[in-house]
Amino acid sequence: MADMNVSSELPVNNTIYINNINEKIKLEELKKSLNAIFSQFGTILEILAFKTLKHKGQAWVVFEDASAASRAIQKMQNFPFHDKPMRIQYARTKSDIIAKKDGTFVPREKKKRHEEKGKKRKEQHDANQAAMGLNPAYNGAYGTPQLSQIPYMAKSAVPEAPAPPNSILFIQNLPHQTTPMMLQMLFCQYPGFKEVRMVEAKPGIAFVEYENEAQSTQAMMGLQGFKIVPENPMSITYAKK
DNA sequence: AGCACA
Repeated sequence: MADMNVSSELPVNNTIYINNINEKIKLEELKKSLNAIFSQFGTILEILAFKTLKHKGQAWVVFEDASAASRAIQKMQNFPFHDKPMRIQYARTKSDIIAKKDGTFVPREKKKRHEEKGKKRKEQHDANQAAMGLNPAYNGAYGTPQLSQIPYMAKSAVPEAPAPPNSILFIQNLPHQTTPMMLQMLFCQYPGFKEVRMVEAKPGIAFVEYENEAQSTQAMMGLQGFKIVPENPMSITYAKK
């Protein structure tokens, strides 16, 4: 019987291949989410995802270092994302962007691959949109507006005055199956992370504490609106003290 | 289920 290395029969690679991804997620959002999830393990050079028949529900995340890919596989294997556990492996082949860096890139000729019976002009276009690489500068840009999956704010009139910035975040609109472990996996990537607290009696909410308010603010900006499941963009505010 | 990079 296979013993310790069950999940990876494949050789180490800079790129992880993810499948079992909920196919309803829009490509741009998927890529943002993957960046939010995986940039904690190291510099991401590119994230690729397509919506063609053959490739939907899958994505490739290219890391600058293979060690980051290994950590990502170990730490995020089966992470419940939009109701489905992510399945993560090393990619089978080297990504072009890596081959270009190490000088082994050979442009390929045979591109008959995804041939989908006409009518997929639009899909092709969308796939291209999504395939455009995150440039290296994009990575590490945790707190920037690029990561803000925001617009849930448009939903309803919450009359309360917001609490002033502080080191504790108040998370709302979590799906009921959310566990502290899941939240920790998301929030621990931001510096200063201390702990997650959930209240058994009140499903759907959580508190996440950082060492200071600058750090909690970075985490808020990075994960605002993040969806663990499609229907629940998380709402992050500062906790009332 | 399905391993790409026009």
